[in-house]
Amino acid sequence: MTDRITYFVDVVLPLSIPNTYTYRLPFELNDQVAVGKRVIVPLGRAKYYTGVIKTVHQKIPTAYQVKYVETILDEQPIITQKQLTLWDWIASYYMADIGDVMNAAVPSNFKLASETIIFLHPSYERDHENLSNREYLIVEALELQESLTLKEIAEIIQIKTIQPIIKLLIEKKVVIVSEELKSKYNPKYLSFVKVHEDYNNETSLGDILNALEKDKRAEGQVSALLKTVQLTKWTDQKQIPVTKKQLIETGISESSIQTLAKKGILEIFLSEISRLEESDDKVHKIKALSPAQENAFTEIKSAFVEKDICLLHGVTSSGKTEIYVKLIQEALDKEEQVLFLLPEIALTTQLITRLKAYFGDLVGVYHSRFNQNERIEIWNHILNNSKNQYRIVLGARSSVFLPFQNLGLIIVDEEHENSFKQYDPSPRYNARDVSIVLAKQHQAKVLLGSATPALESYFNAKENRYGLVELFERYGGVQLPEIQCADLEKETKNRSMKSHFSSFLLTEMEEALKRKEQIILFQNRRGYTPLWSCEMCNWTVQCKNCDVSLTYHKASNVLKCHYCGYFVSPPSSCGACGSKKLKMLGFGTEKIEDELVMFLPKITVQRLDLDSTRAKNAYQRIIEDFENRKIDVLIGTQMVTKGLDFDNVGLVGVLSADQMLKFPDFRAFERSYQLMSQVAGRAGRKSKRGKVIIQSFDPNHWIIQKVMQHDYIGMYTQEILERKNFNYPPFYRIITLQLRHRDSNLLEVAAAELGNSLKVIFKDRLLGPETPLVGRVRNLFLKNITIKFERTASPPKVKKIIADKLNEFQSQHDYRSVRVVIDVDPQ
DNA sequence: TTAAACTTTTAT
DNA sequence: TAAAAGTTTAAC
Repeated sequence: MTDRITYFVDVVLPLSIPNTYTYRLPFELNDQVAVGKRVIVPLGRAKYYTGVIKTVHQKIPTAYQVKYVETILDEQPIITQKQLTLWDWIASYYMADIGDVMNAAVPSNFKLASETIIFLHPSYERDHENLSNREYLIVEALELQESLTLKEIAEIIQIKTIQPIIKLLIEKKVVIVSEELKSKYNPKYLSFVKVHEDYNNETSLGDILNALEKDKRAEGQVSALLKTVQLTKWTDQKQIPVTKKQLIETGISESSIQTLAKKGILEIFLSEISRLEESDDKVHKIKALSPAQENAFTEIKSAFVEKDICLLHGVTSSGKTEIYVKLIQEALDKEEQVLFLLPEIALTTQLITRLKAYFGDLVGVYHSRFNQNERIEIWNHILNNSKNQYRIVLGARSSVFLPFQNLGLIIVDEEHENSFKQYDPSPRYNARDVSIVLAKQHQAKVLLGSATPALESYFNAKENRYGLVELFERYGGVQLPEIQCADLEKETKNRSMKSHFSSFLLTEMEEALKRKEQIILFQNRRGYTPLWSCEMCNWTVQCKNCDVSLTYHKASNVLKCHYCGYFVSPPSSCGACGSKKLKMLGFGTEKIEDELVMFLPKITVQRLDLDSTRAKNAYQRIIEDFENRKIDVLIGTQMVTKGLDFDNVGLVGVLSADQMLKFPDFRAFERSYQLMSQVAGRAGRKSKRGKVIIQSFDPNHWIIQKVMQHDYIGMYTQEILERKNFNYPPFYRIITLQLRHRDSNLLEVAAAELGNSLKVIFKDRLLGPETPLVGRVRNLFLKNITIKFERTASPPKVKKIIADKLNEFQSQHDYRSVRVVIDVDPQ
């Protein structure tokens, strides 16, 4: 019998385990089995998990007793073979477990897991006699609530190790447990109302209305029926029924609808609806390109003839979006899907609106602020290659994991942004780089766009690996902003500084305000966080779990740790010398806001940073207020540099360039250039040239000079030499290993040992082990080992060596508890 | 992720 | 000295 073949499946489980697990398929599932379908499988003593079938085979495992697949969840695969191949690539390239990749890739509502539920034993008689206090508490709760989860019980009895207690209760036959599996995806339903088919023609309707009108009491029914007919829309023979809610909103009563339904005239039915918002179908015509844009467009197209990747380097406001739009349109015409990647925070802005104006419902937005059910709906549309919806996905980094069927084009906007790289949790992948692999799978093209490309990308373009198209002019011929530097050293000597503002900046601000122009102030958070410090001995309040000083948050009046969330209220005296003289050191956006109101009264100031945008829609509201000129000065962190276009910003101020430039990282100069150029790009009105002022103690710093000259290529040329001389990317690749342990002595020894064993092979390509800037986080001490190796070396070989050495290291009993976090291509 | 096995800390 | 908390390891 052919259906008696014994199949085994290798299953990816959403856990941090290095490999797939093999299960046996029960015969009755033989005809359902397929790669990419989800299965429920047992794991451990009692748990069930959702996994994804990666391979189907007939090889009997011998090293262990195989368990059986419990069920197959899907009728059709929900993960494509291409996706599984991509997962494998990510797992091996970024040295991550495939389960971690699955966790990043699959919306959590696709992942069901069993949960232990505790019930009272059916035959339990309420004799509380031989119960301990805690047991009594549990029983009492169960008498009120029927069932409890383990977590709830831990809450009730205020203890973390509840397992032994439950075990005892089971033995005493007081409770029973069961494993429950819940499907988390709930389709959204809505009640609709329509006229019953039998009456849905003019004659019958007329008859009914006549009949109803004879009855005075049926007035409500008459209007209900009329409204239903009136509100039902028709498009090409298809009727779009009214929702019950709509009807009731027009003043129709629930009871008239119900009565009509009882009479069989109206029909009420539930229908699954999409959660995805439908935009108004105002599809705009695509704007004609300017000659410069047109030129760039043709260049990109001809680059794509020979190359799969092209870098579009276009200065801020050069009109890259219109070029994207035209490329997207071409891909759509070929019935291809398009992926448009953006940094997370740029996603909340104007670009979505702009693309939706052109493409309407063809655009689907996918990012972390979306709830899980919405994500599943987008997933399914893309998987099914729906013809009229979601042909374009606008998304943050995780959208590289969507189940594309026929991907033709990937656009990575602001490709230099480091937020394309995920750090926590593993997999530590860079969506820009993954998108290149994804494109290769689909034979799709990739367009990387930026005003300040990552050095790596520009290098690749210069080396002819990518096509390169450059736009040096702003759209409409507006000039790039005039950038000047305020010399803080001079102003300090002249005593013309007002707190952190130079007189130069303040004067320019006053003038801009007089001209009714708006202002953006940029302030890099790092190094500027407000600290409480003792005037006598410089003592600051430290976090108890991390090696950092706590920073002051005015709104909540607490000192807070940015690493672990620990907070305390501000002390009244110094913890070291007891002095009562504590002062505020450094300044945050909050302080600048306060000072500004003092220096320039009668203006409206708004902060745009993580704190001020925590509330739902706060970000959107601030941006709108600024657009509508309700705000004169916007003070922000990196957020103000991303994806925003305003047309009345006359002046941009960078409060301190030095903090960025001094940051101890080989990318500090590149980043400073990018940040300053990007904020500077916010300056300039529709037709008028904008102005930028950079405050610095070192105005002659070559990076500041390059920013002032708008000279990206000059910056690139000089910086790339440094990279070459000091063996940094793009000439070398970097892999860092971070060791973590709560015992600093053990960590020291362990790091030295691992360092030595790797040093034998990597020689001077290995740096460290060294203590990072913040040497302890969440009570774990940290040590970093950095490995830099030639681009010409084989990354898989290098990774194999590292993995082997690491295995050897962790198999030593003393070091097993040392956590090692690997970061490939760290940002 | 979970749970059992094992180790260390804490409270009485 | 037992109970609780904390760690480690294996799961197919």
